[in-house]
Amino acid sequence: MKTLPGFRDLFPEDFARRRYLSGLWREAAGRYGFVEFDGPTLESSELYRKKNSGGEILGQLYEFTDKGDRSVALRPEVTPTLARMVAAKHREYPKPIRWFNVGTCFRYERQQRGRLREFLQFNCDLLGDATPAADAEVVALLIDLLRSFGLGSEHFAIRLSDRSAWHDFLALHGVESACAGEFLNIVDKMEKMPVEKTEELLAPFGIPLATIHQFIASGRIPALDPLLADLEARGLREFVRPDLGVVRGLAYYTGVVFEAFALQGNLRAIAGGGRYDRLLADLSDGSADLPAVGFGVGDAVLLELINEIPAAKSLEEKFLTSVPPVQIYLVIADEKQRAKALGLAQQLRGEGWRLAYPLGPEKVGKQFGTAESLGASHAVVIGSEWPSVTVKYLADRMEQELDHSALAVWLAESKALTS
RNA sequence: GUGGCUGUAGCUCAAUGGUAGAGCUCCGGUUUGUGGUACCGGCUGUUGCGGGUUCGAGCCCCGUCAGCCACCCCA
Repeated sequence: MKTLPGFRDLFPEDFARRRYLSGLWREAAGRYGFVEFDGPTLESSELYRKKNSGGEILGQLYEFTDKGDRSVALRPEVTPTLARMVAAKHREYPKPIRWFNVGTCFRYERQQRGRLREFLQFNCDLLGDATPAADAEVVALLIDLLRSFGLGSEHFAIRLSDRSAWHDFLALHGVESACAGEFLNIVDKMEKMPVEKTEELLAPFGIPLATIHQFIASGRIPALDPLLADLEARGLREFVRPDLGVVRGLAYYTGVVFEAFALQGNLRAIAGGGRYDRLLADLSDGSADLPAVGFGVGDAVLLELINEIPAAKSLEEKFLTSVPPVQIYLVIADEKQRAKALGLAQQLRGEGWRLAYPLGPEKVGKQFGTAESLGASHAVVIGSEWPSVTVKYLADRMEQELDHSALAVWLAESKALTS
């Protein structure tokens, strides 16, 4: 039996990496005053099918009928859930609302490197503020987050755009705003389509391709000026690049949109997000009307990226070795003292130490080897000298004999020293 | 969903169509109270799965599943 395609078993070493990721996610969110929430993994599929929600994501929905004959779907993202939750109780929270989530999401699509069917996503959303200051706060959080993994401006950049710039552009050329969605879809894919094909698709709009290229090349997105000024003030300007070519696939984005991408290698977008000022109103049939901006980061791409960038990898390595499975290993040198060792083990565990010992008779040399491989910093030898025991610092092989009653205090002090 | 490449031990990989191997890992040992090195020994395979061609298939052919890559799109 193997896992289903796109799903993963998380062995302890994999789970340790996950702990590293989610730990930094939570810390970054915390620094910006965001609080954690979660919602159901399974939702009524109506949540995603309702107008304005998904777009292309609908084709990747894990959808089925449950035993109560309800049409349900595993969440492909958490934004609709968040929107529903906030819409339901937003009066109980002061604005702006800063919420984040670390949760599993599912998308039925062909798996590839950095893209799975089940993945962990970090989602950050700021609701109740429609100003560029809110956009900046969220973008800054994303930059900070990526930097905390050891990534710098030489490793990633954030492409910034604004759908309103395109709406203005269309208005200027006399295109009805109702057609904007279709038009943006073409722009989104323009980079990868043959020129003739693009021209053919653009024909109905009466705007020459050259004009569009000129517009993108101009790089002028006046709507982004306040956001850029804000980021400049934070010293984060170098991480962002205005780029009208970014439009993004999700249908609910209304203004600023952005995506973080790796500068080296051929990985996909690391993170993506934008402003969705109408989603709450749409999902609540107008009962709640809050502007919102947010982004999501997936674990699969980030893990790949860390593997590729030495600086990020060594930072991760440092974390992984800093939390070894055990701190103290009891070496039972004399089986007659096993009962004493058990008592000592429980006492030290009671003090909060992560501790292990051999479950049966084993040669002392082997026990030291085990202590080493488990990452213990100390070995405590219990033998015929009892009530004296020997504590040994595995790192420098220094050891010291002391009475077992003094051990707890000695260890506590050594902990203070090392940390 | 489309196309290309790949599939051999837990991992990395060998094996002109002729009896499936190595390194690493893991486990045990090097005579019994001190450690990542060294030495010795041991375990593991329906060669992804199912058909076909052949005296004989890990190798050739077909199918299928899975993985990788490129599209599509996204985290």
